[in-house]
Amino acid sequence: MLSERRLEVLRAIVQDYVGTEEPVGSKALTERHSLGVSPATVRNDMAALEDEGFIAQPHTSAGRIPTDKGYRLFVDKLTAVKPMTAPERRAIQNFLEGAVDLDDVVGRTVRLLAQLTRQVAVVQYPSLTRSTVRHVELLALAPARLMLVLITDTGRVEQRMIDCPAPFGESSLADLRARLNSRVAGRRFADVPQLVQDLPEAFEAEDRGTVTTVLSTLLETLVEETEERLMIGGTANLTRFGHDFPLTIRPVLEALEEQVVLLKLLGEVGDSGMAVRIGHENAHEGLNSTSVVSVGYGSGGEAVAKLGVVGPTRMDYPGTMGAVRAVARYVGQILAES
Amino acid sequence: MLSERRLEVLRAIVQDYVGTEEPVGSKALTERHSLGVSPATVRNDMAALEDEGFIAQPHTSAGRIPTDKGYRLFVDKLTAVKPMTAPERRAIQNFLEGAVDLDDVVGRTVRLLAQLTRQVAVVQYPSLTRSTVRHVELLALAPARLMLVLITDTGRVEQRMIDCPAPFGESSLADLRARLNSRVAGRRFADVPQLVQDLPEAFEAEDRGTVTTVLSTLLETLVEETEERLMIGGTANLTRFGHDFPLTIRPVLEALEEQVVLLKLLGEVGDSGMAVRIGHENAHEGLNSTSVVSVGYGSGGEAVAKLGVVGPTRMDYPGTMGAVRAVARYVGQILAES
DNA sequence: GATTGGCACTCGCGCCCAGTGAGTGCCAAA
DNA sequence: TTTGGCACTCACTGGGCGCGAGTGCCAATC
Repeated sequence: MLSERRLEVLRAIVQDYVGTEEPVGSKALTERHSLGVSPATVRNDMAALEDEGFIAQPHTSAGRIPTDKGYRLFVDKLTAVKPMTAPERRAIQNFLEGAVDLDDVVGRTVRLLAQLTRQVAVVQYPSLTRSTVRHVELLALAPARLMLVLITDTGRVEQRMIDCPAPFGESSLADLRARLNSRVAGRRFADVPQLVQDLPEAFEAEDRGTVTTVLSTLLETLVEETEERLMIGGTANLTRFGHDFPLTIRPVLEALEEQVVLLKLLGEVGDSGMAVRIGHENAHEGLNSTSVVSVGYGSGGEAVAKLGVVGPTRMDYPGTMGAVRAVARYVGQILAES
Repeated sequence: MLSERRLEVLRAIVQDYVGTEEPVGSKALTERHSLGVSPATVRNDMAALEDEGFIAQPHTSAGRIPTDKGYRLFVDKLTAVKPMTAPERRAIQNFLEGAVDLDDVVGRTVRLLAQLTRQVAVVQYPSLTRSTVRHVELLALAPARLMLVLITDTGRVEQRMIDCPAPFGESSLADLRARLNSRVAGRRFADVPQLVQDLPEAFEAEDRGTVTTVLSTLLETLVEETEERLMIGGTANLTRFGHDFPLTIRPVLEALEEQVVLLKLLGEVGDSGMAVRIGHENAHEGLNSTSVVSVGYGSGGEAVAKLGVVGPTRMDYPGTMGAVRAVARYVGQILAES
């Protein structure tokens, strides 16, 4: 097991490296941190830490830099989430409060997060799976053409065109609209299929085809749109990644363009609490030299979506985690209010 | 005035430089293009072209590269838009046809454009200013809380919450909904204000407050949402920009994050036809070493929005212009069909 | 007068090389 | 276990040098 002081040395290495972006040597360490021991001792400790795989040398006779494993230990054991200061919290709140609609909330969140962490921010739109239906609207655009509009409790709106197998009267439409809403309004998406199952039976034979079509479109929308939407921002911060970044930045940008990859990234967050994936812990290899800090947020007590940031493994973990957590909390509040 | 051959030399320089990304010298030019003259002659021509400001040397005793002015001449006089091949056109059509809704159309367009041009693609959502209203829907979420849903002919949907000054009965709501739609459905946004002006007068005094609120929210939505939305993609292509791009890529990424800048960029396109802005012709200085090729697209004969690509000034103009034009054409078709 | 071959010149680039210094590992002493 | 000492490693820097692509100019040619 590693002694107390060796952990302290690891912490110091991580902190220094994050600050300077340069490999840190034994002498510099003792000068910048009052460890109370000599460089030689630190050297011994470093050798031990290297044996255990927590730090590495880019080349012989250079300082040490933390490995993914080192960062992992740092995050798990050696540090705490750094809370935002009161002014920062107020600023977050003020910035988010001006939002006029869902797009705006998500947009502001992304910009805010990117700015606070100086990294790439990713925010998932509130997911439909966890949402409830607020209202279903049916509009006749033409005698045999309807538009279905689905409104969720998180303010999201989805619409679909429907071509009916037969003309559908205004009264039947009103009837269907009313029945549909009385059954599904306020219910969770997952419950909808059951609730509408027997609806066609309540209609005349001639309308039944249309009702069935409408229902299947509705169910389709619920499923299809579970495939979530995302917004990302702060990509310009990627240029702060490092000196060698032609090679680094490219795969990251590519990964960021693939929504699927990003969703999986955020998806791996546990339902509550924060997730930090460091370097190779990320499945996608374009992101092997980045870390992802993500957390769920929600309008009520429950998480309906995720948000997070993507940055270099060499990032300020406590600060980033603090910012991510704070933003998630306030977005949740805003959503609950609207 | 420049002789025929000198223009030919300029064209050859542009083509070679775009291909190789390296300054092109007189010898290489005569070898790769059959100009029928010796390197010495080409050197004279180059000197003349340089005097006129069409080409420049990065440093003495290096080859020449085109200046912005050189590219401008090339685009205006020395080349034609390169049409897509039949298979390419089919591919574009197939790719766009699978789209299920507006978001999907725009998303696919952006990906397609980025892939075809290997540059950054920007697509503006169909603008509301030019659109017509397809339907306005009002939903009662609570006795004194309404939701306004606006559906446009391009399939775009906007929603707004409305807190009413007084409870609003279901029958009044139906009445308002009907009157509103009979007046504005099918009309252009710009005409809406006039058309609804006298509507409150048709209602009982107690409802008039609510009607006025609804109307002003509607008008607000029309105006506010004229502030357009955009989707961008293909940012990973920025890494192909050049060798020195730490400096180049950063301001570009920053510019791309500012929707305002992008909108202005596309906005400068003439109503019809294609616009090419080269290097310093772009107002935003972050984009001084990039060129923007943009064009309007529309569901009918009329352009309702713009799309385009952002790439290095050293880009394949004929090919890029061909791709942009083709994509715009097919997106227009898709929108018209839906 | 335009075109061409010849020629001297420029200058960025890659390479080698030695000097420097931060950092290391090992060892013997405290 | 800690510490000071010491030899060693090796990335990095900057100067010097040769190479070669490319230029500009000039005199000869068509």
